[in-house]
Amino acid sequence: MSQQNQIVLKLREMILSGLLRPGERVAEIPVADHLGVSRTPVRYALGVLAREGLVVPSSNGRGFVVREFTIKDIHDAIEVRGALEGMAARLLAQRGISPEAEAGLRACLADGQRVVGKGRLVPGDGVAWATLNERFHDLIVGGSENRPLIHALRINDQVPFSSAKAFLDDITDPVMTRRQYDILLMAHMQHGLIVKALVSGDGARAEALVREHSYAAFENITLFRSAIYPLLAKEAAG
Amino acid sequence: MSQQNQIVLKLREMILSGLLRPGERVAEIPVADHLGVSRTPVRYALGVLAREGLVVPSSNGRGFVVREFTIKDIHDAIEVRGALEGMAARLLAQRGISPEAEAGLRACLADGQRVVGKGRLVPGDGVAWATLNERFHDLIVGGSENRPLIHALRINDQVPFSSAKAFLDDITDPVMTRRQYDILLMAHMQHGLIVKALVSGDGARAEALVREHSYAAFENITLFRSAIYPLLAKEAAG
DNA sequence: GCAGGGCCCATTGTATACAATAGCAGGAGC
DNA sequence: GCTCCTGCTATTGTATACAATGGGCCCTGC
Repeated sequence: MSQQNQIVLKLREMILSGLLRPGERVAEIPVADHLGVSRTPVRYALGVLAREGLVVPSSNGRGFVVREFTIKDIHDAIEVRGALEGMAARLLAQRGISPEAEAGLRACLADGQRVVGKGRLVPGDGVAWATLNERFHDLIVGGSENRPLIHALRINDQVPFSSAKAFLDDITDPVMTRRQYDILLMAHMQHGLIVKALVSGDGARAEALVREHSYAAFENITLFRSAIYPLLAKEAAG
Repeated sequence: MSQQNQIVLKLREMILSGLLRPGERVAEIPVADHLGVSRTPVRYALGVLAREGLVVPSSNGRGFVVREFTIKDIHDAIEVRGALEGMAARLLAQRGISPEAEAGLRACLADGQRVVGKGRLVPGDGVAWATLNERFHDLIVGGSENRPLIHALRINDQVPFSSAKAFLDDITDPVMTRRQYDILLMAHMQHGLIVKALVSGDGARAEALVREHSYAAFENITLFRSAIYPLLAKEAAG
């Protein structure tokens, strides 16, 4: 991989991990020195991140600052995702789902059954779920065969914690594990209903189900608020 | 304005005007020579356009080619816009529209009445409509106060001819002028209904109306197909 | 004559020098 | 003492030199 793409990844991770605080200035020279490269790839990376919305132009027009996400941004982005994924599901159902896509979705259901079938969560289940969940959503979105829609969702997923593959690590507290299990079980059952609607060609129901399903992400955010809050803008983190 | 932004504008116009053909390779050095600048601002501009989706990485991984839009892309992007603007209208209606926003929308209605009230189109009406139409849509989208939604729409509008401010020049053929008048009258009446739904707080109706309203763009495309088709990918232009 | 390998060239990736610009601080004048 | 102007400095904008890379073409050997 080219160096400049590595810089993009590093910078993005520095922001998403909270190493660079929201509102903090990001100048080219300090970053370049810190990473041991010249300004050129750093400039490139900042351009990429600016387009993604992770950094925004500084008020004085000199350079960038780390974007201050609010909890409202996350909610809003999830709502946008619900609308777009719902639309994708409707398109897919209307056109008729292909046998391959149906098989892929059913494989996700089987994987999901393995996670929730035990009646409780064990270490590794969080990652397993995140993986199958991303596949599930990608199949629906890709199945829409609507490039602008796919593109819009990819952009929207740049808002931290709003995407279907958002942070969903394992947690240890027993009470929270139980709560997370409940959320995943609900999501799993929704997955099943969504597949049913898609296969039967019921576009309206598929759209409604997917839109509702996106709100499961809200629950995850509540669960992981302690990990998320340091990354938010001050006025929203209180 | 900085030079690199001017380069972005120039390159974007070269693509959207068809000067650079779909599928055509865009290398840094020829472009830099042609515009009389160094490769640096050209590299910047290409990065911007790539993230906008107007150019895509070349298959061999060297440089970019002009993106080949299809008529389906335009339709798809308009459908995405309908979904997102519809959502914006619903949010705005649910929260309750501010007096200022309502006044702005009514001003657009008044401008629209001036265009269609004559019972026919005269030179300049096309531009006048495009201006008020953009204002109308921006008021609704901005009124949603949903940043990710606004962002998604801005990205989506990069697809040529899909945005609310899309190409709508004056045409001379009498029959086509008549047809365009009909389309604008319908759109104008839809605008009126949308404002009514927004003011009365009927989110569901506002969403449905805006979504339906977006399809007016399809009609415009049909009207201007001769201007649009040279910009499309070969397989879709037949 | 065809296939394989190596060299050359076209093009992008990276570093760095220099230019331009805007903010800030310090001094001078009122 | 306050204000305005000027010069400095920090930072980004631009140009260019050089490195790296991958593909195409030619040459050679079979």
